Amino acid sequence: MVTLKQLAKELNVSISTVSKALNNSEEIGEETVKRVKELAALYNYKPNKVALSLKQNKTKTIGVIIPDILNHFLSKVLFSIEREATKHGYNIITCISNESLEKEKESLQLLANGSVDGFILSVAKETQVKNEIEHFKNTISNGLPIVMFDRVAHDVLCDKVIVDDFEATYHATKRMIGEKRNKIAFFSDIEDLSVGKLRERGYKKALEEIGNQAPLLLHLTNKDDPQKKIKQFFKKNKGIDGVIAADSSSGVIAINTAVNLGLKVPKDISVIGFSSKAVSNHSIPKLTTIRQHAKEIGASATQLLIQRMQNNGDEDVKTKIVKTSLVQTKSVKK
Amino acid sequence: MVTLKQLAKELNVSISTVSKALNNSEEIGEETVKRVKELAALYNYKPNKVALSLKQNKTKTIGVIIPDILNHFLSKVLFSIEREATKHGYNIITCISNESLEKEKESLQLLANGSVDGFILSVAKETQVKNEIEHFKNTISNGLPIVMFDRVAHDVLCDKVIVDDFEATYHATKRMIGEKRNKIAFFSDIEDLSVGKLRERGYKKALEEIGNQAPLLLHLTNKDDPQKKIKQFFKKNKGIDGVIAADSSSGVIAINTAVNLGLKVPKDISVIGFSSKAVSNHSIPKLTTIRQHAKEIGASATQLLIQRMQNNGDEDVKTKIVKTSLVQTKSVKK
DNA sequence: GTGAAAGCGCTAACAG
DNA sequence: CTGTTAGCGCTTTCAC
Repeated sequence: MVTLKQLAKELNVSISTVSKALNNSEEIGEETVKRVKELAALYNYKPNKVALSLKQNKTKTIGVIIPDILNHFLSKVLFSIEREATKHGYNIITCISNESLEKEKESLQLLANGSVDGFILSVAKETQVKNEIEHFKNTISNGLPIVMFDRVAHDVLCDKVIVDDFEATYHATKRMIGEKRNKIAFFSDIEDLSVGKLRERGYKKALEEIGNQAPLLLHLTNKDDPQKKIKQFFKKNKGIDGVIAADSSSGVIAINTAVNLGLKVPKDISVIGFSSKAVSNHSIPKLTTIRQHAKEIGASATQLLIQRMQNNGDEDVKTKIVKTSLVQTKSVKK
Repeated sequence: MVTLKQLAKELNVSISTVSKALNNSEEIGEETVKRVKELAALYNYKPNKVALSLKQNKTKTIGVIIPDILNHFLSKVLFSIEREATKHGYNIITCISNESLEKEKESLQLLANGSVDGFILSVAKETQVKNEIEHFKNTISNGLPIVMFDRVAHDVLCDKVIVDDFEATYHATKRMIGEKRNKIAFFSDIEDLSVGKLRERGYKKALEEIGNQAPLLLHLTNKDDPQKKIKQFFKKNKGIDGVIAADSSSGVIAINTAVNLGLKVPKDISVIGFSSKAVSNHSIPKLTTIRQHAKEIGASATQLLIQRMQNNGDEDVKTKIVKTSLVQTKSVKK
């Protein structure tokens, strides 16, 4: 990489002249500016990012900590963060906590050494289960702002972007009740997560309101064979005529299993899940899905963080709620 | 963030003494080392990463450029790169080219200003279609090594990690021929990619060898409704008794569609696809899959890059082939 | 108009 | 054993 020094030497001018010329300072003579710029272009000069960061005490880099990159929703948010960040001239350093508290702490620690100007993160499962928040608080009091999305730690004072999970399943369940479904089940492999709990609560609330249906829950773990579990569940609980799926996979598996068992969808059973468009194609009929608008979530989180960094953090914390929407297919009745 | 300067001041010693003490230099007195370390621990001192990078002229950061983060395989590789990098004390800066040549060039440019010590990337679709490689060559001649994985530009001299795509579909097709399948189709939504072409070639080669089956291709685009297209294809081409799917979705859709049309799997038709474990659950029976060992690919790529960076790049370029393996389920005959 | 010098935080060669 | 100094690449204030 070419440096100012080298350019200066070759042009027989001082380093500061070159610097100023390249930064369009009014101080430098037209002719000199031209000579400097030409040589810089020739050598494809780029100001060294590291030196700039050191000088200006900011890196224009955002640390992003994601619990699970294989989760379609989370990686979609990551995509959107990257896009928005790039748009504003920021890079992102990605760490994957893999749902582990330890790794989350490490990542936070590791990047809090001047590598990044702030963080966007979604809280790891283990962190939520153990309800640890010290590491977040420390980071913030160290001057590094955090924006949390989706899975948030409510007791940490920072900007947040969340989904209306409760409302989403509440309305989905109500919708099925409106279809005169009498035995609506709830499938979830995320019962430990804050969002999983909210979704379950929305479902339960809707059932409570009508009063004549007991909740019917199936909790899956990632050790289970989901097809097997779901099939067993259908067999054990005869007459299920509705399924709300809190995660991205069990909705399509529910439809496929129902069909396999000879049920007609949506005549005999309705299914709604939290999947993406791609996954909704994995059943016939396609799965009716609750869309979380990952794109908007990522963009909002990024904007909130950049705003806060530019205002030196003195601002009230905000929580933005991104509303879900229901994309209806033939897996529910009209 | 605390700096050496502040510690030095508070301890009434020089900056270099503090630095040496913290770096366990033999030069410094036991007592001083202790005092310094205690204060450093108290203030949670961390050497400023940016200053270190500037001083040592390396950032311990790897730039990763991924064409599509929603692609399960690619994000799995990303996961594995992050893991391996972290293990060796490297961070990763992620850019998503979104299959665009322009964005790929930009990312390369943007990070070639001292932000990273090298790159790991998979080539964008547009880049492969237009067969552009100048930007890669420039980067490398600028002293920044590149390791390519999966989708590689063969004409660029650099380390590569690839999958035996040709072999994989060749053997999968042969396997179906062994099942006495007489009308084996090939589904793909990645015909433009180098790997898509190789997979198609493997399929065709196997058919050629037996000589009595013409290739039967269905090319999907992301504008298509894959369910509709596949259903139409089945109806138009009666008697399809085998499907090889080159992408991650069309395999499960093929099974679901076949079942929907009244076929028995695997009695009437066999299906093999390039999916992940999670997606293979989205059909009944589960999809037989060709696994690409994303984990190993990411780890190998990272190791190759780190090795090259440590040897200052003077080494012959290597190409590592990671063999796929077939995970067999009931979507094919025993 | 141009250049010298200081300083961002750190390491390391050299001096004492 | 400890301190001084230079320098990584850059911006910016202040002299000339």
